[in-house]
Amino acid sequence: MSVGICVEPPAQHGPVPRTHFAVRGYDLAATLDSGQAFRWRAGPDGSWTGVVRGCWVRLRQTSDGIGAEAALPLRHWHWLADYLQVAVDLDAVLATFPPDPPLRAAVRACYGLRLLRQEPWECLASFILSSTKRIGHIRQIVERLCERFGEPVAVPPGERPAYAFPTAERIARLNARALRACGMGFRAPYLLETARRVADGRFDPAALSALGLEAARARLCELPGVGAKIADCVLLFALGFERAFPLDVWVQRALREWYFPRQRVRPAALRAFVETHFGPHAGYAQQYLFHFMRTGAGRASGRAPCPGGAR
DNA sequence: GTCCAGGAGCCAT
DNA sequence: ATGGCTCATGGA
Repeated sequence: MSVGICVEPPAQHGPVPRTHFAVRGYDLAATLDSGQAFRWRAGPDGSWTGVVRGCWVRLRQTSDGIGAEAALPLRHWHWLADYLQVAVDLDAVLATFPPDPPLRAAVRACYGLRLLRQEPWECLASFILSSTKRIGHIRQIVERLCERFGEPVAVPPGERPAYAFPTAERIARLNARALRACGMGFRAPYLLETARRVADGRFDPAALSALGLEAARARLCELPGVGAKIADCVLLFALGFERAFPLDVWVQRALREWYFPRQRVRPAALRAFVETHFGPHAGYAQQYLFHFMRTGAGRASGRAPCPGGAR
């Protein structure tokens, strides 16, 4: 199966199992807990534990960046720097946003939120499991899937066991009943068939990065259980298509309340709007609107007609 | 009990 | 093209 853009697994037996990335404007908690990835667990000390490319990782926000530790000494960390996108100049991205009040309010409230660069297969499989599920439930399903079918990975002494995300080959050998037992319901046959296509080479998610946005989206939509929204999540969160704009219920709610209050806007009109309004990093703007709506202005069905003031 | 969730597929207009 | 219905599951 394909492994993604940063191709090598982390080489082991290097000097030390920890490192530090110097980076400004990085809100680690917002980034790891904003519904793009589903495997990060918050510790009581504010650290975050997860598995990236089959490697146990603990991350910590520091005064001048992000600290990382692994279970084993590693020779290099660029796979993690790539995943976290620490080299991205966030301010340069934000400078391309249109200066409208709702987006400004979202950026002010969520500054430091980043897009991750995830592994294509894990991202694709996870978002097939995401449809009409809350983020907490998605985490739960993914965790069960990894515990049951993922390879155990090395963890530091005393840590709870951790597992790699199961490969497409592993899932392709299962049946829908075993998958359903993870709690994924009607999504089981979707994941199974997609895993089969990836495992036998009919579909290579990582290869889509060589295509244009429209062609890559069309290819993803050929997969069972993948429509425009899930396709855009994979394009944005794993393949680096920063114009991809997942239009889920939260973002649609944000757009209707903040950009088209008291109007009847059809989904096609929303689609047309986001494709022209938000610019070359529209997907980044989408993530700010999504996180802002979920955590701030729009929560508890709070009426937030126009965050950021008059329009 | 009722509602809803980072939707998609299918069928009737 | 567009709107409605159904799919399975769990938490509020």
